[in-house]
Amino acid sequence: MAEVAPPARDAQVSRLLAAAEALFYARGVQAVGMDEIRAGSGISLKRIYQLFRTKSDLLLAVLERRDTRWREDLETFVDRAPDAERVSAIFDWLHDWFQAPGFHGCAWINTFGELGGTDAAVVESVQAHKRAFHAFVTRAAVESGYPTAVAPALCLLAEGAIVNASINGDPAQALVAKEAAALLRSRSDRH
Amino acid sequence: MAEVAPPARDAQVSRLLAAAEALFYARGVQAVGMDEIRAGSGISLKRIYQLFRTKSDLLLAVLERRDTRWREDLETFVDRAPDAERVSAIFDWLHDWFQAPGFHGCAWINTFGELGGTDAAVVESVQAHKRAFHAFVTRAAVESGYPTAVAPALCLLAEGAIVNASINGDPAQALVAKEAAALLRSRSDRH
DNA sequence: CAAGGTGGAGAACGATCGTTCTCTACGTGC
DNA sequence: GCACGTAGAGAACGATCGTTCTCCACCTTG
Repeated sequence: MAEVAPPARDAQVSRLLAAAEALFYARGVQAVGMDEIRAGSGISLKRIYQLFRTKSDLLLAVLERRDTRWREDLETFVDRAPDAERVSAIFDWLHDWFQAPGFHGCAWINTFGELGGTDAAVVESVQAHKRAFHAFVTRAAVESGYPTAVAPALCLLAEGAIVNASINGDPAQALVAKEAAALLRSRSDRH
Repeated sequence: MAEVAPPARDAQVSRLLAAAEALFYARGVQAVGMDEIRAGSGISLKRIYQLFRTKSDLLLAVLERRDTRWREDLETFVDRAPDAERVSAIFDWLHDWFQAPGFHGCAWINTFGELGGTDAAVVESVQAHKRAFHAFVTRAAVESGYPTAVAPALCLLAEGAIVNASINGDPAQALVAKEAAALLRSRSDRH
């Protein structure tokens, strides 16, 4: 018997996911070998395969953990802003994120690009993240006084900013999106 | 001597690039083996490696060929529209593209997601494509009577539409972008 | 101490992949 | 006919990778 105490197990899972996330995000999934994840996390291969059945399972757990953290960070930041400025706050947060060291685009878009054609579970995970993100943008849009009908366009601006910022290495794409969003609001104000 | 006649060589290169493009686009670069490209193109491995030094070189040629064709198709379509409707025409063209069988997102965004962290030549190729695409959007914006300052926002809408359409499988994202673009124009008119 | 379960280090396995090589056949120029 | 360069088919090579296995040290419980 003598099962490992759950807290110790959780700490190992956490270290493992953190190391795998950093490696996957920086270089892609297929470019990172399990042995590198072992070296980065300090968890032996044997233990890794006790915690996750396959590399693919590990990847899904990494995506889920990142989704939780990423959206918590975003929502915490945005919810501190007054209602009317919440959409602006989203783009301010993106602007900060684009400037963070090691920024390399959207982990879900990247993973979708790499494995979207072959791994159905990855596709579902990416879709779930985008659904949740867009739902939050829509909520913020309503709180900021946008008509609901404009929310999808704000999502486009956000996704476009993420893509362009990572490909061009240009954080200011967030400000372009922010200004366009403001234009969309003042226009729809008149109705 | 007896070198292969250039026309024959060109035909082989063309078949090779077409087969590689279809496979890479559908399933990703790393998921496709060189032997599959051989089977798909009917060109022997030996000949493939005479035409391209490495798989990476082949990929770059595929991206370049696709860039030329993709932008030619877009520009041909858009330039048929009256000046004032060229931006709308861009989104109409995207809408058609999103509905084409086998649509799987932007080949450059996908490749960037897969190899952007490890292959500098790929990054450069993707950046070049996006630069050219955004330059065309800017030209169309000016022709359509948008102030130049709004053009970057139109690029965001286009990129966002491509990303969302591929992840959600929702071609209508192009229409969302088209409407938002129209709003941006009517709003910026007042300045 | 004894027994047994647990985990670490790393070798081993089996598969796959990019790339090259071998062998053979064919067409061309002298 | 003969030498030569070329190409096709596919085996072979060397590396890498995901996954499992071996061996041993350690800890716990009685």
